[in-house]
Amino acid sequence: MSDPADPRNPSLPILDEDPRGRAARVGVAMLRFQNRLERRAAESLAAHGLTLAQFDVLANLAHGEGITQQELAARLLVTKGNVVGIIDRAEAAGWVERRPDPEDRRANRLYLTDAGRQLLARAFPGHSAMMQRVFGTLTAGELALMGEWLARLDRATAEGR
Amino acid sequence: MSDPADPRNPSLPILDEDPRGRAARVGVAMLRFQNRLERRAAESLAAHGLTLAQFDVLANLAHGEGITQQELAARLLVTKGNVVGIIDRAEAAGWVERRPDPEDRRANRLYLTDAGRQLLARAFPGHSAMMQRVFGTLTAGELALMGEWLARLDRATAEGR
DNA sequence: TATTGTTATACTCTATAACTATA
DNA sequence: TATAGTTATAGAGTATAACAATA
Repeated sequence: MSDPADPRNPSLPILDEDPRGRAARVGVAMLRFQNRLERRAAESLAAHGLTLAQFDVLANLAHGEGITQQELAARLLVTKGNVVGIIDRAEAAGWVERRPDPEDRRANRLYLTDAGRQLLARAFPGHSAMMQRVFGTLTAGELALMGEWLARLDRATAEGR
Repeated sequence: MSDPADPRNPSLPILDEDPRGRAARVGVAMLRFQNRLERRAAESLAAHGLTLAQFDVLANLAHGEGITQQELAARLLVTKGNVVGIIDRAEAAGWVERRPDPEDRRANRLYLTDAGRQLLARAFPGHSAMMQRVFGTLTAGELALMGEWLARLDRATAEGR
């Protein structure tokens, strides 16, 4: 498929086996896997009318109800402007509630509704089962190491911003 | 932040420490990291006017010029309908060319233009450097293992479709 | 009949920047 | 002055389904 003798396919060595590019190549594999994993997750959540972003909102609120929109923005890695739309949709669906902060009248505090909590409880098992099917292909020891490395990689992406 | 005694935060044990949920928890960490990585990659590519999807098109064509839109759809994991829009934009930008397949007049064969090849060559180093900053936090041995595991995980997401 | 690509439609998410009301 | 949230705008990507041309 990528015949180096093919004149239509001039050498792009940067994309091929570069001894210094080990790290980059694992990165490419990571992005490819992400694509698949994300689609699998989206599929499992769509059965409950949830997008991955909306699921993230519910999961974040389940762990820390009463956060502000800015705090949520920081967790979701999006701008405060984007959070308005995301919460607008979640609120319209009846999963989330904005409550004015009595101590700071600029701020909203975000809470799950009962419906939101119930939806999360319904959607989570399928999501978790899919994750277990995929990550269950790693042994317990491998999972432990993977967890450590992900924490390290996560720090590396957060740094130097 | 998530005080179990807080009545606003009724127990959602499915989201907490579940001894059987190791795999799922690593999966969640994976999605979080991938989210960050994707944003980092998008940032580095945006400096060249590229989205991650467009970069993916260029990289895929660099490895296999002359593929059809359906073949590209399969690689990008999107529908053929989506590929039309993606290639429309890439073609409008002058990076990619549709050439009718002389042997099957239904099909288009996709090729990089010189501009597309040059853009890829300009954008790749920054992308690769970012990847190396992030994945360089893993040792050579860890990278090798990570590569193996990602291949295994990738297969697990592709299976059972 | 099946396949390749296109069109049409609608929705979610994202980025940017100006705006308001409070602090 | 700075901060929390909103609004406005624009664009990319995605999903779905019906359609034309060709095989």
